Parts: sequence; C-alpha cells; structure tokens
Amino acid sequence: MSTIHDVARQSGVSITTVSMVLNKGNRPVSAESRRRVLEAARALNYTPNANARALVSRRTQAIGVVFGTNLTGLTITNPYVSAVLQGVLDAATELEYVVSLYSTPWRDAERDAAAFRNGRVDGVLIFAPVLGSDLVPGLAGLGVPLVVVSAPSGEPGVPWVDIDNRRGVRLAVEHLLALGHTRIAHLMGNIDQANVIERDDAFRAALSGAGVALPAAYRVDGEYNHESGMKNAHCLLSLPEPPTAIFAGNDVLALAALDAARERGLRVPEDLSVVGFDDIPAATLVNPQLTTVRQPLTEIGARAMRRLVETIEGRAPEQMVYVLEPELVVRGTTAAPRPETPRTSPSDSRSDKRSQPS
Amino acid sequence: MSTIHDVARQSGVSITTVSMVLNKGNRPVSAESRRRVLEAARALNYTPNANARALVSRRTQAIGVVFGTNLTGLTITNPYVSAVLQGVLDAATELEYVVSLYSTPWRDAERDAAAFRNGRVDGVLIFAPVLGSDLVPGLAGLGVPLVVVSAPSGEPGVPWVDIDNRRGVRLAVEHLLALGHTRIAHLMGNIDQANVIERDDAFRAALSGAGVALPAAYRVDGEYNHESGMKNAHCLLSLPEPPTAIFAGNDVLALAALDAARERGLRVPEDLSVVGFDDIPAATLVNPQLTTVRQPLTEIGARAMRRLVETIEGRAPEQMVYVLEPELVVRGTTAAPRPETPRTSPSDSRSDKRSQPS
DNA sequence: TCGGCATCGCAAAACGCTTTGCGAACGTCG
DNA sequence: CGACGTTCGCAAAGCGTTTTGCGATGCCGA
Repeated sequence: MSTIHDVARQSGVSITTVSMVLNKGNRPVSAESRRRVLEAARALNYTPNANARALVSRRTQAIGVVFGTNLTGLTITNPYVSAVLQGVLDAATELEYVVSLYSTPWRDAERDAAAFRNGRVDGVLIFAPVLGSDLVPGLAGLGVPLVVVSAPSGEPGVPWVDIDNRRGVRLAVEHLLALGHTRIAHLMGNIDQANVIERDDAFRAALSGAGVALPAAYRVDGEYNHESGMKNAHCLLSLPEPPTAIFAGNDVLALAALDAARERGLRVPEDLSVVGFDDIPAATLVNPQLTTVRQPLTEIGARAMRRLVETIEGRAPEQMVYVLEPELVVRGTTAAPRPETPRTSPSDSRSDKRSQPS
Repeated sequence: MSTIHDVARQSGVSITTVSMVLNKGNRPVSAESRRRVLEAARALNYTPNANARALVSRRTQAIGVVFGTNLTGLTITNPYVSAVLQGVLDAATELEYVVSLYSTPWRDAERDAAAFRNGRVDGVLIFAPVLGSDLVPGLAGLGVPLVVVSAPSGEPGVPWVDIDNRRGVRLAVEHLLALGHTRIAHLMGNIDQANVIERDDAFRAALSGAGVALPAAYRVDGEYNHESGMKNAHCLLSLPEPPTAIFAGNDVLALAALDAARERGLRVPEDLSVVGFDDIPAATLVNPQLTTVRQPLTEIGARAMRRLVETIEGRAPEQMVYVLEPELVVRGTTAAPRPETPRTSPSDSRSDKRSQPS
C-alpha cells in the first residue's frame, strides 16, 4: 500500500507539494509539478490513509447513528426506521459521508458515551430517543455535533427533525369524524416515546374539540410491534361497547388491528374502520389497503443528515427545529360506521351515556 | 478532550505505562502504578483516540457493508436486506465492531475501491453482488478481508454465506406437486442475481423430475420489487392456459402476485396457489398468510459477520462456504387446485372474500 | 561484596498525513 | 545595481497512539 512519501519520491517533489496538489491546498504549485504528482499518484494507485488524515485534520467524513430505544421492533428491521435510514444514506452518499451504525443498546452515558468521544465520527444522528434516557444530554455533553430524528431533542442546542404529529392525528381523526364515527379508539405505542404522548394528546384534543366522548378504555398503550397491537386490539374489540374505528399509533399496530378484526370475524371497513400512521410499504400490501397518515420518511432522514453536516462543517443555520408535514392517505380501511343500532343520533353526543370521563 | 499524555502526567508515570495498563500489554506494571493510572484515566474521563490507535495498530474494529446491486428494491428498505443486516448488527455488537454502511452505488473497481483501501475498515461484507460485476474481484485485489452474503463469492479465497437455494425450491415445488398442481409458473427476479438463476434451474429440474410439463411462458423474469411482480403476475394469469400455482422468487413478488390475483377476482388459494421465498415479516400480515420458504435471515448475517471477524483476527477456519438450510412454512396461500373444469371464460369473476376464522 | 536476574519504567521511533515557517529562485522597479 | 515582491518548494512540527530498546532499581545467591 503506497503512501504519500512514495508519491513524492516518484514524482520528484516533497510530500508537502503532493498534499497541496491532492487536497487543493492554499499554496501555489506549478503546472508541471501538479502534473507529475497526479501521474505518480495514479500510477501507484495511491489512496490517502483515512486514519492518518483524521488524526491531524480531526475530521473523518463519517457520522454515527445510534438507536434511542432498545425496545423490540425499533431497530433496523422496523420499516419506519429503515425508510428514514434510507433517507440518511441517500444524503450521505451525496455529501460523501460514511454512515456507521452503533448497534450496542444504550444503557447510560457513563459507559456508552465513550464510543463517540474517540474521534471516529464527526457527528451523531440519534434515532427516536426514549423519554427519560440520558442519551441526548449525555452525547451533547461530549460536544459532538448532534441531530435528533423522530423526536424533540429536549436540549436547547440540539436540532431535531420530525413531523407535525398533532396535525397528522388531526387529519386522521377528522377523517373518521367526517365519516360519522363517534366511537373512536386509540391504539398506542409505548408511552416512553415522545410521539406517543403527543399523538395521544392530539387525539384527545381532537375528540373533545368535536364534542365526542372518549371512554378511558378506548386508549390503550403497548409497544410498536405486532404482538402488542394484536393483543390490545382484541382488548378494544371485546369491550361491551367496542369502538367503530381504531386510530393506530403506527402502521404496524394498524396492521395488527386488521388481523385482530379478521380473527374476530369483523369486516374492514364495514364493521370497523382503521387508520394507521407512517405509510410504510406494507400498508399497500394488505387488502383492503390501509388508510394512513403518511410521513415523508426518507425526507426526514435526508433532512437530518444534511443538518448534521451543516453543523459539522460550520455553516449551521439558525434553525433548530424541522417539523415536516404529514398527509392523510385515504385507502380502503375506512368507511362510514354501520348505521347506529337503536338509541342515539350521531349529532347528539351528549346522549352517549357512558360514565367514563377521561 | 484528554490524551494519554494527560493521564500519564496526572498519574506520574510515562505514557508507555499508561498504554500497558489500559491495553493489558505484555509488560509487567506494578500494582501501585496500575491503580494510579486507572484512577487518573477515570478522573480525566479519558478515551483513547480511535484514529491514532488505528494509525499505528492498523486495526479499526470497524467493518464495511457494501450493497452489490444498485437495482431498486435491494437496499436497506428491502425487508430481506434489513433482516440480514440485523443479524450482522447483532453479531457486531457482540464482537464489539462498528458497522459502516457504504451506500454509494458500486460502478467499477477503478473508481469505487478507493473507499476501502484507506484503512478505515478492517473488512468488508458484500451484500448480494450481481453477476458480472467486478465488485468481488475488485475488493479481493485490495487484500481486504471479505465475506459475501447471499450469493456465491466466485473467488477462491473469499468465503460466502447463503442458503441452499435448490433445496428451498424443491421444498416449494414438491409441496405444490403434492397438492396436485401440474400448471406451476415461476415468477422470477432479475437474472443478474445468482440466486435467481439457481432457483430457476432447480425449479425446472424439480418439474422435469416429476414429469410435469413447463411451458416457456410459465417462466418470467423481472425484478425483485412489487411493480415488476404485479406486471409479470398479470402476464401469467392472462395466459390462455394460466397456471394454477405460482412459485415466486421471493416474498415481495409473491405478495405482488396475491395483489394481481385479487385484481383479477381470483381467490387464493382456491383459484390460485402462491408460494413465496424468504419469509419476511410482511408474509404474515396478508390474508391469507403466505406459504413460503423460510430463510434464516438474521442467522445468515450473523454467520457472515462472525466469519469476517475470524479472518480479520487471523483465526480463520478452513471453511469457505456456509450453506444454511431453508424450511418450508405452509400457511394459507396454497391448496389443491380446482378440479379440472371445461374451458370456461372468466365469467365467474365474483370475488367474495370472506373472513375466515382462524 | 558483587554479578546476575527479575521487575519496572522511560525515551524514542514509528504510523501517514496536514500545515506552518522559511528560504531559494526569479523577476521587476526605482 | 540593489531592494523588493512573487512564485514555488522543502523541512519540520505536530496529531495521539503502540511498541521496542534499554536503563534503572532492587533482590537473590555466591
């Protein structure tokens, strides 16, 4: 493996000159020297050693990705995560950065931060940190450039990228309300995720804003995976007065709800409407296709990556918060509820005589 | 950020001693010095600089992953790829390696190999290289430790990990034959993938071994993505004598075939049987659930990662080829074909899909 | 008392690069 | 003709480690 010295020797100049030529340095180099250097470099198949370069320049052209949760279903195989990561990779290719995955689950800053203060990466992208973890503050304390993806950073100096969760929820709930649903349940993920809390807040606000009652039993939290979704959807559907529509915190849960409905012999959307969140690829693989709130997944990743590099390269903009817009995609899992059996007129929400204040 | 010199100064010893203590070096160090070094290191929150260390030790504890195809649908969002990568990450965590993703699409060794000869990674995992690419030989020429995943390496010294594709195909085809199918089609991926060729060979062998005729039109190649699968499945189903069963080259194609069948008003499995390959998570999200050939996806990734590290760390075993066993998972998309009916026009296209209790 | 042998620790030489300080060569102008 | 820029190039000082060669110290038996 040839070094810069080999190139210098072969082209008859000093290593300084080689470096100046190859890195477009700030010193003038004669055309002749330049030519000879380039020729020698190519003849020797010279590639600068990245470690030596990083050692002196303090830049590696690499960023790290760390996953904020060690819960099942939120790593690379999660379709949400992999789509966002795809956006990160696309931007990384364009910006000529390498992406390093730190798969060791985060326990605490004391023990796990070391991996990021050794100069191996120029910055870190934090995926979906859970509430109460010292991940963000711990890394922020290191002085490494940071960007948080899919959650607020919670630190003043740390930018973050996510969508407008409240808006997304509102789109979904208004769609269901417009169809005439008044018994709408929320199938939630794990409440250690900021977005779960936020979506639930927005969910309750949307219903109460419309004057629709929300029994406590209509809100069930669990995890963002299929098993949890199945279990909790069954809980919802076996209530004495089951919901006519389920708003699921993400598509994985929504698909699980479809399965649960099928197991109970309920037809979707005739007997039950389901709305998901994310619009992962699998949303169009099921039949009927899933009505869902689309997140611009790859765009989230690409935006985060670009913002991180802006910080790294010292041309950071003022902006610290990037809230992208979700979009409702109406497909086949939502419809008007079955005409109400006896009792109430949908306009009179008061007549719903359930005793559960939320 | 503190250096080894700071630790040496603070603990009153030389940097050699610090290094010996921290790296369990081969020189004896008195208990007292050891104690002082460890104390100072922790007090200063010292982390060795990975670049300096890599520069001298020529080891980075990082491996690279490069994707062998730039075709759509075979990057990180592909469920097959992400599941295998999950296995890689699991093993990497355990072995204390970092995984770097090289997302720049490979064009040719001349231009793209440079990224791997700069000492940044200790080895490279090559995912599903396409036939005829100079990816494997190009990297092999660099002398970097290599392992190929999901395809034969094609180079004598380069180990590879994949499943027994022929066996997998045989399991699928024999299952269909046993059900009584004799009109079986093969919905293939792109023939620049070794496994596509191999599966097709095995497919033809299995049919001819059973004395079953295989019209040329029953074999269609395309790409491993949903659009291609839809299009080609429609081609198959609109043949004058359409197949009663489709063996799809992977689950994504199989799910596309299910969609195509639905669009034509065909019921699965009554009117058409479908078998997939891979057993990706989405296989159980559809209704009926997909009968498929399961690959041990994470195991493939973990095995490849471990083998790569064995090469890197110089304790490489003889074994160059790891062929794991696939397994047939019979679910709901396969059944006996309809009893042969007289030539009938597709007048009976009434698709009544009803939920079946599980 | 003294050589011999562990035991411990230090200085210094890499590793391959970037970048600064400085000097040589070669004009050009007063 | 001498002073002064300009243009080029080199030597050398790091960057933060690992690792080798060697010297100092103490302890043992002879």
